[in-house]
Amino acid sequence: MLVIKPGQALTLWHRAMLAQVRDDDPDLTTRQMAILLTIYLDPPPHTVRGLAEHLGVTKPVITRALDTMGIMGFVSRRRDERDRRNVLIQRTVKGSEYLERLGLLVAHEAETVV
Amino acid sequence: MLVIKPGQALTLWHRAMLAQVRDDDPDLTTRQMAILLTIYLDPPPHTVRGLAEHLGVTKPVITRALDTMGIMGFVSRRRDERDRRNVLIQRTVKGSEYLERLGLLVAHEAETVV
DNA sequence: TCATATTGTTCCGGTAGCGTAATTATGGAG
DNA sequence: CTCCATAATTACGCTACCGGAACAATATGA
Repeated sequence: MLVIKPGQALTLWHRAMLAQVRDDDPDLTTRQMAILLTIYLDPPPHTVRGLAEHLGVTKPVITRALDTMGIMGFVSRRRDERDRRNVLIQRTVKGSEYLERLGLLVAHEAETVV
Repeated sequence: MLVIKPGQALTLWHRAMLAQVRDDDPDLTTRQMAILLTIYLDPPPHTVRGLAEHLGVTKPVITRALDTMGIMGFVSRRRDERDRRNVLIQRTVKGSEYLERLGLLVAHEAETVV
């Protein structure tokens, strides 16, 4: 349980956003970030349909985001052999490292929020 | 001073992103959000050039973001009468309310992060 | 006054995401 | 075997953002 005041939350948000903008890597969209975090934090299996329902968006939104993040190396896809209509979305080392850095960044910035 | 572990930070980030995606309002880009928060949290005056340097982006990026967020009603612009080359970026009631909700949302979600 | 610097904006071609509607591949019920 | 349901993708026209270059307005200093 974390105790954060609204003003502190905004300051933390601000610093995290600034860090994202300032580094050279291309920014993920809000949707892409929500998808990525769901894949890494919620228990598998993850499918296009499941993610679409979870986020309240259409399936093409998920497909496109997976395309982009697949090129970035943050996720990979595999056919479900038990029901070959499904695609199982999988984590990657690179994606894990990316989110690990993000978590460390936010946690670190939090230390100096007044 | 906040004490947040990296895993907690990711969970908090995840929930905040999900909330942004699920609501019907159009998502701000990372850059737009960084600009908006800078305008509201850092002391004025704010100029295009100043914001561009602060974020490490080009001036057209700022101009475009201000256009979009101006249409949304989150910021307004005014000529600096002392040096009419400058444009002073100003806060609005609507923008304040938007960020207030964001701060409350993040703070509220934090309460239940384990 | 007039050349030069500074500020913000606009223009350009290109890229990426959007929503909706088709399309492909697979599974399952009769 | 056939028909229908389901999963994911692709197609299409559109909008928004991108970087870089050109631009107009204003200030400054010789």
